[in-house]
Amino acid sequence: MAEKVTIATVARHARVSRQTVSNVLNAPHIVREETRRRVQEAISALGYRANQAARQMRTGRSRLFAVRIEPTRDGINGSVLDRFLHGLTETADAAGYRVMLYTATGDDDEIATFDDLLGAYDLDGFVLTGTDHGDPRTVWLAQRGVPFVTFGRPWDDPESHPWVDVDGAAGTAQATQRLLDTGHRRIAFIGWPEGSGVGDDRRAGWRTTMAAAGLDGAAPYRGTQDGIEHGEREMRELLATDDPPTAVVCVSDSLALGALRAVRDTAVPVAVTGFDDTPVAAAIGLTSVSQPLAAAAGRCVELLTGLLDGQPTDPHVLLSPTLVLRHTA
Amino acid sequence: MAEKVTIATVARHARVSRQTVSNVLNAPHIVREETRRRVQEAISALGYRANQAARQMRTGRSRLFAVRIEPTRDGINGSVLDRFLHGLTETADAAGYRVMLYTATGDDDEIATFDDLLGAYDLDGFVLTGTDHGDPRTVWLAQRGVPFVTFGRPWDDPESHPWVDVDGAAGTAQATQRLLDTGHRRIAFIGWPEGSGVGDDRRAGWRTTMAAAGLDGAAPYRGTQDGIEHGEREMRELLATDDPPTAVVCVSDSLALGALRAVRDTAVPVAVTGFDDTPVAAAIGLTSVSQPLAAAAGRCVELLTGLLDGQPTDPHVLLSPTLVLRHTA
DNA sequence: TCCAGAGACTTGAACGATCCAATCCTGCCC
DNA sequence: GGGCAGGATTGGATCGTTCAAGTCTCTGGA
Repeated sequence: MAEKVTIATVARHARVSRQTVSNVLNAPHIVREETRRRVQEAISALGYRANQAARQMRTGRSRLFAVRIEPTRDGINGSVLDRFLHGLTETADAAGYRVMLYTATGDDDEIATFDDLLGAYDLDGFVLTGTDHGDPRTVWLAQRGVPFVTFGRPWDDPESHPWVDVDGAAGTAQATQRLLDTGHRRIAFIGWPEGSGVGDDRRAGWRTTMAAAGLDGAAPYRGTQDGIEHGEREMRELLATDDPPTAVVCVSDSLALGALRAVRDTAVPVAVTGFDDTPVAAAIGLTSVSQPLAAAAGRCVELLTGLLDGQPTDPHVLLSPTLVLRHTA
Repeated sequence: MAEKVTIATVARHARVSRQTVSNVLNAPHIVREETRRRVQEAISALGYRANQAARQMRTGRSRLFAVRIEPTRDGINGSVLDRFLHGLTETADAAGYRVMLYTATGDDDEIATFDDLLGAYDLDGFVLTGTDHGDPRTVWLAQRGVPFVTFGRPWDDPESHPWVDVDGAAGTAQATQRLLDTGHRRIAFIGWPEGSGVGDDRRAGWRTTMAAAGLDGAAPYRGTQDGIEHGEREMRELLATDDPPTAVVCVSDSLALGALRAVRDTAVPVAVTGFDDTPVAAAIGLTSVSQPLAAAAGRCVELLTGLLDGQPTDPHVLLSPTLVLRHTA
């Protein structure tokens, strides 16, 4: 077993002081060219790697981000987080940071965890997902001056903190436009109950597109909880009306899947679109709006590292989703 | 902003020395009852939290595990990792450990990352997923005495290192038995090509169950790559044979989903079972074998902490899956 | 010739915890 | 009351790094 290689080992090997080695690593410009080269050679010859714990103790920075991993509520949405996490880890790595996971059962519990992580690990920042109106977590973090980025806009006040989000309205607008282009006129929307930021945004995309086409009157809306059964029930009720829709835009793949079940044996085929492009959508051929998750994760890391290094970057990023056409629309 | 609370602050507040505070935390039994209480009170009054970096520098242990997060290959399997990760984070937390993520593009890259993580962060251990025959990663780690556990058996030599796994053969046996119980006699298996540990194991469960029922001759097997299209093609070919099966056990949900497509409009309904109980299976009502992922994650953490604390625990854990009945079988 | 000043590198101290060895109690026995 | 054993408590050293304040060398101008 090789003994430990510290900065002192490297210093001896390159015949300089510890501090010079440190400078080569952290402030290369103040070291003379030739010395720098000699130190670099010693570093790679010995396989030296700076000890994070020691560095952290002195600088107070850990080069560590934390992200919450959620308990895969409904199963369908889980994979969104999965893909986001992968992107996050990859980009953070490239920027010299690592990602740490934590769980929490509610907002208060999560805040307690923040405290824990900051106290024990000197965490550099947090990436929060799924924020909603009046989120106590962002308030807590902001009060303490802890750097964080949310994946998801703060719906109350877009200026309140840095965020990255995907333009949900643009996504449903694309889906609606596609349906209009393929000849549909009566296009329904199955969404969540009013009041959720994300849900209202996605509904708005459909509503404005329909209005722009002068089809305000042919746009029935249904609000319900997420879930396959709920989607199926709402769609059945829509079909039972006097003037049933020939197409439906859904706020999630779960609801879309339910809607698909309801229209399985209608006389005239009914077009259906979903949202999130989950594996389920891919598997059953459901046309769905796809979020650029890897890109979103990358921008989150960019914002966070920007905050930490004091570099001013535009703190509000809105990305455009794309419509993935399959055979349901 | 509150100033930093260190072990010295607590010591002053409780009128004892630093060492006594440290003993209260790390060896409570050697401190007098009353003193211990006084220190504990000071700790919670001040909101003290031991600085991990300082502790780590002295002890050489980071209380950190690393897990690789994979790029969601086929999309369907992604959620398995997702659920596993959540369980891992939760159990590790309870044991006083944290989970760190990393990515890698191949085995060599992953080994380089091990080196990095060990050098810079003094990682305490690794949890590896998806090992296969002759895995270079386990060899590398074992040679250096780095603690690790794999989720998945080492198929070459089950004794070579600690592992947790789910009994795939038992899973497919359950599925096969269910089909036999519901009256099927000619039951096919769509699996992966021979040679993969996991695939061979799952096939064995079906084969032995069929043999035990004296139905060796009514058990056609097909090996193919994973993927929906492949499942569909294999199933079509099976249906086109002289004596087509009335039921099929599949090695994965992807293949099962393909098989389902092929049997959508057969005269006699054909029963289908999958493996992994992915969200896709739940969504479309596919009967599937479900792995106890949270339990598996928990056992992984148990094994790893056991290794670190020098506590001898049985290093080989085989868990039983359960068959989730839905309406395809 | 001498000194100011800049540049390149070195030295001592500190971060916050734990380990180690020495010291201080306390109660007990003679 | 003195001696002693045993456990509780104390101070100092240490982990590997970076910060702050040095030292040394060289150049150029008076």
